[in-house]
Amino acid sequence: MTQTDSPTDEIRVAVSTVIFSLRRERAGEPARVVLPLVRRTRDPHEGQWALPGGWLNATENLEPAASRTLAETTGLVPSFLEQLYAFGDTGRSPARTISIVYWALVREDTTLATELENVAWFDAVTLPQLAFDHNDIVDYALWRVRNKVGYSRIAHGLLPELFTLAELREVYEALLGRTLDPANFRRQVENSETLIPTEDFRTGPHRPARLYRYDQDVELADRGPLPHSSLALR
Amino acid sequence: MTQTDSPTDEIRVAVSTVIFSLRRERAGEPARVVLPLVRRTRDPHEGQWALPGGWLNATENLEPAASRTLAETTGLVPSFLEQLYAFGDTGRSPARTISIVYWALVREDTTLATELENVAWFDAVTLPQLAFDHNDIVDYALWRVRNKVGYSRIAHGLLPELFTLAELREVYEALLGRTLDPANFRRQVENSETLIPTEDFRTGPHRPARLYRYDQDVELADRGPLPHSSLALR
DNA sequence: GCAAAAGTGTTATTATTACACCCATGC
DNA sequence: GCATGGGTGTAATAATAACACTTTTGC
Repeated sequence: MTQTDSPTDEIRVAVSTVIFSLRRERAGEPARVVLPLVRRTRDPHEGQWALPGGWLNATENLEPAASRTLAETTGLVPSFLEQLYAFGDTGRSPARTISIVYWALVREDTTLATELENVAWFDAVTLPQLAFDHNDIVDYALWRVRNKVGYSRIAHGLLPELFTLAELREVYEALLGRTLDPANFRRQVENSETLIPTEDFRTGPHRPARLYRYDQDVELADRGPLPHSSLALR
Repeated sequence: MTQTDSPTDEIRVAVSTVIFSLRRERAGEPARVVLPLVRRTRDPHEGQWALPGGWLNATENLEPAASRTLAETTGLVPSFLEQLYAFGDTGRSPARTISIVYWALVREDTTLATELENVAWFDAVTLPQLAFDHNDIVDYALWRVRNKVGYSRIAHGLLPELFTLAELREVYEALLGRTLDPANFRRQVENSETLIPTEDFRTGPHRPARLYRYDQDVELADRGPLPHSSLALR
């Protein structure tokens, strides 16, 4: 008979994800940041909205677990996925739980699996009260994405393969919550050398706009923990 | 009789910490970044050096667990402690383990508990091969601290209460691994409005240098997940 | 006085910002 | 033509960087 320090409850490990996308009410209106939430059907905080997630399987890596649980609960496939933070304080939930939270982007055209009833999109900045500490987690994820859009190419995760500079700018404006000067924005991204101009144009009731694609060869200024190695810092 | 998805092994949760400090061989030499490592005395990677850490207790919050395990293994008390990343892929270790890794700073004058035999300081940039994926983790922590010193006040965690601008600059130089112009550095920190000049001076074989302290009222430009709330971003 | 580090001044370069203005299309 | 956004030019301002120079101490 073995004895451990914690004879009562085991520590359970969950994975959940803050998923951001953009939506616009009507064409011409500025896009807003939205995220899908799942209505809880069980005891702790039953009926409240919560981040999509699930339990980590014993043989499953963390990032695949995030992909799997967000697909199971929302039917979405993210274009970007990154770890946000590990929450694990006692008191977050009745049973001791470690939540490894990821954040993700999905492109504007994606939709929730239609058969899912307890899932809905919410405006990220005017959320109702969510289950657990999920309001704080969303706020932190919002801060992270706003910060990161300034030095990495995550806007890519919200755009189709080809896009105009105006469309790229609208992503920045939606995330940052303020308008940007089109002329200065153009020069900044042109100087960043991360975009490749194509010979295709988006037409409309105005001068055609050149379509761009992201340069796949450019190292993401981004940096996760394990894959990369060389440090720049000037 | 209950049945679960993972009948074989439970998922175990560990906490470990990358602890940075500064050391200089002799007075006058530039300081180097060093970190304490613990020699493993058990099966996986026995004999190799590894990050200090331990198992998470079922009733213990994450940050206190990091403080406790680093104190138990090294005797050190950090002046700064922040979560770095949660590592949890299968294959990191024979038994499935989630490692919540923190990173910490301790001031230059602190020493390891002398009775500990299997603990030693290592130069952070010329490490030997460590147990598990700990080399990668240290590299990531180094990247984080170098990045963060540029926009937050973590240098504080490596300095005593009062310090000269030259001492502050030496912290930056050690972390960034390059020299900084004293004149421009002075203006930058003066304009940042985070330092309070005192009327005390550090004497030596040269003009006395004014001692400064950090302004406690200034919000850390820093941002952890839960405590804060308002977003600046200009 | 001399060495050494503290501290100030000056200028060039670059990045940011604001905004005027021309361009090319659909209607 | 006219409206609409695409795209260029320009000038003011601010941040960065390089480096000369002065100040104040111990010896």
